Amino acid sequence: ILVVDDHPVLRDGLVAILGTQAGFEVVGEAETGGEAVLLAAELQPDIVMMDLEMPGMDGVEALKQMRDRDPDIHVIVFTAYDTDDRIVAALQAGAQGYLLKGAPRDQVFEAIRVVNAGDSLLQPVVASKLLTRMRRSAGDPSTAGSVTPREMEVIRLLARGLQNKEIAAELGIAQRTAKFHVGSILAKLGAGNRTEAVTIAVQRGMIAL
Amino acid sequence: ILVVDDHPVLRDGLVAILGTQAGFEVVGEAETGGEAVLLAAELQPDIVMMDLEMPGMDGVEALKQMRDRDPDIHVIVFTAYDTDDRIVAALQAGAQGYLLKGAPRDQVFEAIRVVNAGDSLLQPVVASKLLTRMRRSAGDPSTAGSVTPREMEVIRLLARGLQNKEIAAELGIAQRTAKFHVGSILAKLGAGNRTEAVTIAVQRGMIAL
DNA sequence: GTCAATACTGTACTTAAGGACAGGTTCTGA
DNA sequence: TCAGAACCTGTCCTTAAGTACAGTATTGAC
Repeated sequence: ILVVDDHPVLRDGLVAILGTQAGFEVVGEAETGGEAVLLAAELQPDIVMMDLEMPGMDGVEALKQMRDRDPDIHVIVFTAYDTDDRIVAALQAGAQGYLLKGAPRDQVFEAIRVVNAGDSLLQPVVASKLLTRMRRSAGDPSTAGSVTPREMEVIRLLARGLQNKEIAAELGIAQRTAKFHVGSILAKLGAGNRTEAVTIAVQRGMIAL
Repeated sequence: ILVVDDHPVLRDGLVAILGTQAGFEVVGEAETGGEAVLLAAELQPDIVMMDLEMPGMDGVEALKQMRDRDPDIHVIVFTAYDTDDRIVAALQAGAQGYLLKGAPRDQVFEAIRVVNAGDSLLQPVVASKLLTRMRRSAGDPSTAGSVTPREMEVIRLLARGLQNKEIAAELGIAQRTAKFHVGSILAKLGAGNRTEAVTIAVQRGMIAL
């Protein structure tokens, strides 16, 4: 097992509880996504337990790179956040398990055994969130979330409270164009106004505050 | 030492690393604020290591109650978040230490020793945030952040993207009054518009999304 | 009992926001 | 090469937002 988390204490916690279980062995620890990718290639662990929030390379990105090199690697995401979009992103990137940090020890052990056997395990909370999400996106295609890079830039400026004129100045475009981008964002996110758009973007993990 | 955190794995991590140090002994663990208050009264620990984010009673509230019963208790906040307002709230409630979960083991040990000796220890990152905050609030009194209960309600509605008319309907007041509250909020938070106000409120930990 | 803070309401005005309608370019993948 | 996507721009219009000025009611602290 390879343990990846930027919190030393949490890494110790995992190492400590995993050590108590027969058949489990922690072969390495990493505290950034980049380090995790390198160590995974080097150590060839059966299981990677990884946080999503890390400085430097994002957990999802690290996950993708690991699976590019070794499509058979088993990764369990172990994070504090349970927003729909993080879950979807992690699972699409190829995670076999998704555990919240509040999970009791037994669920952690169980997840590792299940995933090692080639199956997937999601915590009940996570699974239900996922279902809700799927139902929602099935009914409403606009929830797809395919915002363009330019729109992402605008969303960030929106979050800073800039008005169209200021956004235009910031991006070097006409005020009308800024307005156009904002309009597209509102439509794609299903928001009624810019304030709601920012709220939704944050909830979906598109931007951080 | 009493360890308080709603994440079992993190508790194990703390217990594991604290056990390696001579002179440290974990006498109890709690996973909610309420439990922590009871255990603190019962066990009379020298040090309480506590997370702020917990289901049920909030960490800051638990901290206050502990110090109401025993003003000499030493509490170190051990959390993942480092927003200015959380730090200020925790320290005002009487925390002697503020560590981020990303802190290396040695800093954890150091913090416990320092706090047990009656001094205070803030991580450098935390200390600098605090100074920034103090400088800012010294220069600009409007940054005080004393929003009234009614204003908090309005902020929450603002975050949901409601417009003044809708806020008025929701609260059963005139549209003009809703507008008035929004104006007060903008002034107090130093925001230029409602969108920025929501961003600031989230950053200061006043509301969660 | 007075003062201060909170909450509420109104009129009036200026500017921003958002939608409707109509069009342009540039680049990439089929 | 052609279609589609992303990006850009314009005019016109309606409604919302934000600000200024002005005032009332209620409550709790001193």
